[in-house]
Amino acid sequence: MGRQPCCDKVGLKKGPWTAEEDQKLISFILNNGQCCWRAVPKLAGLLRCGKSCRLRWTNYLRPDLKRGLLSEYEEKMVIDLHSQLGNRWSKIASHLPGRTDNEIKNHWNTHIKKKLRKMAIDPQTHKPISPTDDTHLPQKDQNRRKSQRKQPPPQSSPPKEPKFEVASNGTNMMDFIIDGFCTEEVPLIEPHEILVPCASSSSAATTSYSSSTSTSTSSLCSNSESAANLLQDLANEFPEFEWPNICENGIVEELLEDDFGSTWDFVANNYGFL
DNA sequence: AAGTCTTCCAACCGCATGGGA
DNA sequence: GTCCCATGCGGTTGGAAGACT
Repeated sequence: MGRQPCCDKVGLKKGPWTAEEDQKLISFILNNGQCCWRAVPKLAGLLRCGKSCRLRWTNYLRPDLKRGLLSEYEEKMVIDLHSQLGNRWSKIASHLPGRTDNEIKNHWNTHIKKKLRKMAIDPQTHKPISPTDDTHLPQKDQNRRKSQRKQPPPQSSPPKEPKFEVASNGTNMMDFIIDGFCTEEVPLIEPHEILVPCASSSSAATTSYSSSTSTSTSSLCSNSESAANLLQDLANEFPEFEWPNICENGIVEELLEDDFGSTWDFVANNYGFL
């Protein structure tokens, strides 16, 4: 007797969420709180499985999420925590408020791994890679099946020189990593630079506003003051919801200096709440 | 300009875990 | 102790978008 599927998949929608679906989910959770994910899609009028709803909420819609690339400090934290915890992304994420395990995992796989390899550090062991070992070479998405690879990568590509001298005494590599950490490849953004798309500039069809942080700023807008007002209104409207930081002490001004402002801009602009 | 390749990340899948019956 | 269910977690994939030829 096999395990039952988490939900009846017949007739359920998959793939990217639309703005309309997001709005339904947000409205439902703000009104009812998070409980019994299996029941959420039915009650919220969504043709999704509960798991998908939970993921969408925790990874993207949650109001306390930060947006934008990880800061230099956050990257260092991730590396440090990874050296202690390994691929336990949720544990790592729990040390970085506003970041999700999925986000950290993706960032690790796409950015940090590459940086460490470039520095001749094994991303799994956090130890220096032997000069004869070429597994640290940049691998063009080696795990991808994407097929279109018409030719296999050349076997004899010359090994790249390590960017830094690597200590071989086996002592704590974190000092080295942090000291020699290269950040020039990934533009870092300050909290005040984290912006969200205007409703007018985001496609209403299928949501790709998630990629806003990597797009040109000309299509973005920032309106922290309205976000603060919105947050206050939302807190008044939905007092039963656990609002992050701000509303508990009533210091709305903090929001203006805070990354949450962008989240509320996003909610306000895309969903037209209130 | 068009086709191909590469990168990135949201979302999915399946197993693990925990709690209640 | 066992089974079932809901949720959590980590690995993998699809496909859009940008880079390259």
